[in-house]
Amino acid sequence: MDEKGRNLNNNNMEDEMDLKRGPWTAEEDFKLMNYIATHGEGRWNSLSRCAGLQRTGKSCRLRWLNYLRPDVRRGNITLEEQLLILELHSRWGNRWSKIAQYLPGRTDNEIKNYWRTRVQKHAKQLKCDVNSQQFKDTMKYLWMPRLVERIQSASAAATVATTTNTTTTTGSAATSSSNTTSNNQFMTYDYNNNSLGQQFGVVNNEYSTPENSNVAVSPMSDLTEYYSAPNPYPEYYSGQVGNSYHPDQDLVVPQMLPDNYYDYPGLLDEDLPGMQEQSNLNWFEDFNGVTSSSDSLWNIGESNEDLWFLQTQQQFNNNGNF
DNA sequence: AAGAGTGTCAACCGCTACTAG
DNA sequence: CCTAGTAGCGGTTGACACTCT
Repeated sequence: MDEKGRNLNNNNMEDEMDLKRGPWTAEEDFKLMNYIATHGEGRWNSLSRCAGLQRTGKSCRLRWLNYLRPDVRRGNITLEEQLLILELHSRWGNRWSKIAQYLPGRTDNEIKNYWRTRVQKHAKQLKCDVNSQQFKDTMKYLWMPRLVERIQSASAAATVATTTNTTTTTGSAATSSSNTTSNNQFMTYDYNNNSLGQQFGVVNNEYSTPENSNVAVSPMSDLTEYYSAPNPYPEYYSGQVGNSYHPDQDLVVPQMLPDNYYDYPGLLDEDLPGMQEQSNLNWFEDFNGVTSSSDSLWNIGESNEDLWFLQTQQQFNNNGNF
């Protein structure tokens, strides 16, 4: 562990020498959580000192926001989230924190990482500048419809699986959701009417991304996962651990999950029951052979199609038509 | 089995904006 | 206004995990 002191603007040389860097230990996490549970967040520099942490205020803030907050959603980025990220990024560019506002529980850091490791990587494979119009068009006319299609497939397959499983009553994950009647019209993007070069995004349902986007996006695909997301310290949040745990304080309740959590203005207009039904779908599982991996969008096998699209797009740009 | 290569993501850095005194 | 403290953002790094040979 690197315990080298940092040169801060601020004052006390002794403190500076004690400042710690690198990965957080469980002990530090508990100190931070305990302190915030008692005193709330904010004023991070003094918080750090008062909590007895040899960390910068910045470091504490980051640790809390990106990792320890009870409402942080962990795990793979769902297909819907991918779609939303593509859509919002096409509109706002690298405004990660702004994009993150529309993906409840996701941090700007996580979205940024996703973009860099998946999207930029794929652009690189296609030898395409991620900021080019070409790349944006590929996203818009190829990848986003592809994502919508996969979301639909997964949803449809889930419905089939659900129907099947209700009659077989096994203990599978899909079966656990079998008492619901999943609506495979959950996302009803008018895919059949879409064609290359045509403005896509005509939607039949109420979903829209912020600012009246024309791309349909569902909310969290898996609320079950959301609520049971592998929190680093689940026992802590359920009040089982920690000498200084205060049952009267609200660590147990995710502070960012009010009743109208999903009534995000203009974004998540779906009714909660419908979403709760939908929540039982797990996009990462195979439903009757339909794989819905979060990575599937970027399958190498589809790079040829992408390349073809890019080349066609290039021709179009050069000639003014196809 | 082991080393190299690659991917992922937590954490850090530098910068800007905001605010209170 | 000016300054110091604080919060937040986006870019970057590095450690670790995983995969491939």
